[in-house]
Amino acid sequence: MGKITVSRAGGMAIGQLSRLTGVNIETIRYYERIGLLDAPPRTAAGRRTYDNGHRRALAFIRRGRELGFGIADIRALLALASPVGSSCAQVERIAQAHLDAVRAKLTDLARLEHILSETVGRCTRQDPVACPVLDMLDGG
Amino acid sequence: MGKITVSRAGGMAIGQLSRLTGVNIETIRYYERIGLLDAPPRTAAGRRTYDNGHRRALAFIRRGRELGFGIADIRALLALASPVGSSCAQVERIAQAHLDAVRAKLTDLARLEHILSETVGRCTRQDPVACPVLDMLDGG
DNA sequence: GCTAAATGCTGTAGCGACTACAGGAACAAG
DNA sequence: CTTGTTCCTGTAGTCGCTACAGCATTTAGC
Repeated sequence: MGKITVSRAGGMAIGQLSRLTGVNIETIRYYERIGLLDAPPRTAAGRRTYDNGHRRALAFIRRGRELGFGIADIRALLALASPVGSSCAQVERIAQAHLDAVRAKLTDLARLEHILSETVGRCTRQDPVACPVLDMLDGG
Repeated sequence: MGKITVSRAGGMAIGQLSRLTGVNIETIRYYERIGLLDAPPRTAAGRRTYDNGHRRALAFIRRGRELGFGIADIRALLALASPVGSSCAQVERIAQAHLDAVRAKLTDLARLEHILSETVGRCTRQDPVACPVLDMLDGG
């Protein structure tokens, strides 16, 4: 499968690109502003006209975001994706680091879930005075 | 008769409160600014002097944050905690809603972890051309 | 008493990753 | 030709802090 290249076909407005990729219009402009997505050419009236290369790049960005990669990571991944046969090892390093971060968050959230569910589970609705949730917050 | 520095029933400076609660000084001032923590009295020179009530409230806030509650939730929980025997049902509602949110995030993260680990696991380091990570991002 | 270091103060700006306007210009459909 | 939609720029807001800058005050050592 080819890497991301600019093809001449396309020529769509920002709203259409938004609909095709599922990325908010404001977000597309935001990506352009921070230099993540290439600035497209403009019509005489100043409107952005995107081609399929942009669409592919934006879809790439979107998948990356859905997988929880940060903007900096995606920027690096996009750079690594453009020359054919580029360093897969570097890509793996980024993905592995992200996976580690996801696992750390997962552990953290699981711990949270455990504490919260245990505490909420002790809410009896019978004793109107003692509140296990407040008890935990107020002094362990 | 030594000068009273600390150790009256409270009467601590912000740095000491910070050390006691583990909450950053800037964060304590931030909590005051947004009206989460009561503004303490000041010395003649304008320095904040906290008592044990503040310390308790701040510890409460900190535990809430550690459990992932948002500022708005903690504000509500603090209000519900102040009159004795107040509505535990409302507390439970807030905690349950938060627990639901935590569980949703947990599910999401687990899905992410699954996809990422599977993809990174396919990185062979043998084929220099195909990169499973890039493949997934670019149209997979 | 004097000085240096620590601590405190206010106010503002930055982070990440958007989102939400305001106030206008241009385009498409009827 | 009008109306409604799309698009433009620029700015400010979100959340929960964190990090200065540039001072004032307090404390510890000598």
